[in-house]
Amino acid sequence: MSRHPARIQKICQILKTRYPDVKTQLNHRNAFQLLVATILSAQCTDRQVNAVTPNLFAQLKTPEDFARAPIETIETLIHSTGFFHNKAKNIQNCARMLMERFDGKVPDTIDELIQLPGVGRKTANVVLGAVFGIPGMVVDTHVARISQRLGLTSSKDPVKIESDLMDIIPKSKWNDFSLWLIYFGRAVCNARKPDCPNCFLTHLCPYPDKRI
DNA sequence: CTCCCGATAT
DNA sequence: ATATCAGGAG
Repeated sequence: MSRHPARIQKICQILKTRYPDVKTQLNHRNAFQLLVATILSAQCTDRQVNAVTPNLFAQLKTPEDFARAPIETIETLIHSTGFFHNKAKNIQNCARMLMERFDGKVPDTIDELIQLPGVGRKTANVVLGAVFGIPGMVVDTHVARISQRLGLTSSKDPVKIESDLMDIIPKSKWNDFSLWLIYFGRAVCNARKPDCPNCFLTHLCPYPDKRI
């Protein structure tokens, strides 16, 4: 179980008070759109993703549309999110696999989701939580960094961090916890210049005024 | 481990 | 100029 149950409980309580109504910031209308938007979000801000998805989903609506489209069309539509060659290819092959193996629908298990091109555990857990309400710990750059700073894990491996966090956070809070750290990471505990002097978790953090 | 890559903040 | 952004694949 938890090595610091009281401290972790306080951290969760404070985060919940600060961020009572968290949800994904990736704009979408359905499961497929969220899957595509999350693939696009790799090493890219949500803001940049939300800037391209309205036009992207106006041009290409269904997995069939993405499967048939010339790759250059997809590349152009997503260009500003970066890694556009890889992302376009992954999204198209993802759409094709959805049609061939999953009846054109987004699957609801992590084992199936991570089979899709461009979909790793982070993307899969985003979709599981937001679309299907299935508990999952989303370990992105924010969750990894802040978990290390708070001393909730000593690992740099996202898979190990995910496991460490699932061991110390109640399953019912996995989805919210990920989002709390992401909101917190953007607003306070950012990568380059964490605002420790004004941080509401400093008294519970073993590494105030330090960088990891 | 390296590569993929544009947009933004510092 | 450099670091970073809701990572994933080879």
